[in-house]
Amino acid sequence: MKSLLKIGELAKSTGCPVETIRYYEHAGLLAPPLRSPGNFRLYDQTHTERLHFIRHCRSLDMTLDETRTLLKFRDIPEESCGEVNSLLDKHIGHVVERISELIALQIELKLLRSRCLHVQATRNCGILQGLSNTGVATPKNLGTHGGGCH
Amino acid sequence: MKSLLKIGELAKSTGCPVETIRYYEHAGLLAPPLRSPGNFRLYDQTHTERLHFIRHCRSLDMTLDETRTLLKFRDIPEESCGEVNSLLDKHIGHVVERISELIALQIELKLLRSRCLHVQATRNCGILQGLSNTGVATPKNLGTHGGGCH
DNA sequence: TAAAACCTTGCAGCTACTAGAGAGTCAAGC
DNA sequence: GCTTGACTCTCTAGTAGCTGCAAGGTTTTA
Repeated sequence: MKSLLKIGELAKSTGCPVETIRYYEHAGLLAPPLRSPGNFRLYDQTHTERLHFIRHCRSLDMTLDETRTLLKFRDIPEESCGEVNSLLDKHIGHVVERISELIALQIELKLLRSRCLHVQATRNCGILQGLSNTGVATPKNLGTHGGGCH
Repeated sequence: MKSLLKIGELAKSTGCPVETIRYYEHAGLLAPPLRSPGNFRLYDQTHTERLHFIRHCRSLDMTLDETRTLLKFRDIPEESCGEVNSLLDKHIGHVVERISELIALQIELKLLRSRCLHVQATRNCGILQGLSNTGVATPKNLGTHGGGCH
């Protein structure tokens, strides 16, 4: 009594857009499923679980590459999980680092904001003047892995 | 006694890579400069200042679109700067929001990490088990503007 | 039987660059 | 005058992780 899902049904059941599911297949995270006689993708329970796993990783802001690595370990139940642990540690490190970057950024932005407390002519706007100052760090690529707040 | 800079000189003086300068021109942030008889770009002081302004905005994690808007206001000194102020407010809002998202993420990740404190077979690894749990939020697109920690 | 809803592939676009190919320009040294 | 090397030019493709579209095929429902 295996129930096979079409892509739209899988999408609905996981909350993952149809296009994204196809993208994961293309990107090698999800194995190509069976096809119906009409060439529709048919997913079984293992696909559903795997997709949940992927989406969970993504919700934790892991890259597809990190996710791929974790999937690889999930597929070899007898192997040691040391690499999994260290992958997570590294990822946590990225997040911590990013938080402190953003906090520094926030302070700088609020300082800049305080330079213009009233609406006035742009020529006198302390914000625009502040942004014209040259003594400023170059945009850091935000650590080994960039990624802004936008 | 105006001194014109070639692109490499401008790059060195601003710390902005040559390719990025050309990209900014292409993207409409920097006006096309004069050209030498040999077709080399020749930048004057106004370009240098504008590029500093752009890089300052970028170092504050603003998008090119936000930067473009600010440049527009910089170009009209008699206009009111209210929109500049509110752009900055919005940007600060993004940063603040992103910080709280990342802090929540950090907590979740550390909790997940605590589920596997020793190296063992992946089949028993609490991290991989935790990631298999289905009851989890879908990856938020991280606010109106995404952007991870990578 | 026809329309609506779903599915297929393939490709363009998004951000903000970065890297490379292949060719042209320029100044210094011999 | 010639060569070498540093610099510059344009154009194109690639990065991450999707998203959206076109043009068609399939399935379900009224």
